[in-house]
Amino acid sequence: MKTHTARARSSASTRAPRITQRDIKKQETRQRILQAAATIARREGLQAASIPRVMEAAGLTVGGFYGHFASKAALDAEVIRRVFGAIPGRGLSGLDNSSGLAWVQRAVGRYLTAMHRDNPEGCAYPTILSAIATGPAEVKAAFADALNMRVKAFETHTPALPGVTARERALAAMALTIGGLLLARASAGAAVSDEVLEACHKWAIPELDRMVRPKR
Amino acid sequence: MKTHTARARSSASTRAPRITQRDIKKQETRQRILQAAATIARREGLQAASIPRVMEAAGLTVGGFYGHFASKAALDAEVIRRVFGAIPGRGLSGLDNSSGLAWVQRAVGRYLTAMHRDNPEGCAYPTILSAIATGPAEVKAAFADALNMRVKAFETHTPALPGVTARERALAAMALTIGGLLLARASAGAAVSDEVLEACHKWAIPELDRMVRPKR
DNA sequence: TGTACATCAGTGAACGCGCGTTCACTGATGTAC
DNA sequence: TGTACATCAGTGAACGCGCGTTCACTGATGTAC
Repeated sequence: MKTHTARARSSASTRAPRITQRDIKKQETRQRILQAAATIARREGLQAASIPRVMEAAGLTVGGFYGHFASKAALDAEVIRRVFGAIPGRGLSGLDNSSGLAWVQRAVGRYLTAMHRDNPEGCAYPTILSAIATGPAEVKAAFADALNMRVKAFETHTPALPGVTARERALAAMALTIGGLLLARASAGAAVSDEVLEACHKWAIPELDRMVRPKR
Repeated sequence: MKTHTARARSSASTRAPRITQRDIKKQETRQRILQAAATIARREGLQAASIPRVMEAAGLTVGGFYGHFASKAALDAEVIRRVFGAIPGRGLSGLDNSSGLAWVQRAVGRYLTAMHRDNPEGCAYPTILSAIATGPAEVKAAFADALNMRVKAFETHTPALPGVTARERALAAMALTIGGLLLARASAGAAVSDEVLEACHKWAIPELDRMVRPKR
């Protein structure tokens, strides 16, 4: 798939096509486009990452886009894999040494803050999710893959509870934090916005009968 | 505000302007436009409710729009008030006679189903929330009002738990169900999609150590 | 009640804009001898 | 190594489309006498 542009030139017999300097440069350009698209999508949503804007941000002109991607939907699917997939994002990094409960507390605590609410670059889930949900199957499948990987990473740190497996808890915690942040962002400026963050934080950690959190 | 189009014509002294047959008809038309916009927004999102599409759905032509609304943003704000505000939606209706825990079980159970996931007309929160979160302050304020009313309605039916008030639980339950449905919709078609619904259902109701739900 | 004029809700064409996509091109890189 | 031709990554203008918004208009409704 990756090398289908460099067809069999067969200089000697039927060997694999050589990887040329041009191929390397093209891959780099492709990565630059993807990076630009991911940055814009993370900040402003998938549909804000239009082809003209993305190509300009990557230092290129529009026409070159279709040398790298078959369509806008193909770019979207790749962006989702890049934004949500692979290694857990900064929200989960640096927490890996904690034990179960403390890990969940820190992950949720970092996520559900007013600062995080007011800084859309923090986490892309709330921003992009609706676009995925109403998008084509190609994009949904890419998201399901990425979600699975993310849940597995979350799951290994999450303690189970009576009648609830670690995986179930991880899934619920993701839904709770994403839904909470989304509600808080959509109602930003009103008192209820802060209330949502606080309530979700509590509900995510039933092990604590009463929360004691630093203000702000 | 509502009558500023019918200016002081002062037929006799300085009495309030008469309400004419035209005024009534205009209000009806305005409601028709709002209704059409709400229906499209609920199904496909706020930005799918474009002025040409809305006006056509209302049986009118584009030009007439600005006789009723100052701008697209003004329409959006009103649509949000209509969709989210006022009386609790069908998701909460018909459940009012239940006692606390049973009510939550039924509300959550109805919400987090595969059928609901696959039918976007059911609840507009997941579809529209991102657009609100990235939209102008006018729209966010309208949403905060509507959210407050919805939470208050939810709250009166929701039982508290040790260390968690009914209001906190209501807020968390909304975040959990909305986030869960959104994740499920975005990953529809994959196994993880059904898992999310199941896990959120469990997590919303900690009173039950083990869930017993009918399949499908 | 009947007529003459004023209002204004809704029409329909037009605007400038950004979108996704196409395409003839150019010039640096790669290949053959 | 040096020259002549082939490839193809990226350019830049153009397309058709739907968007939000504007505006001159028309004809039914409302007002004045």
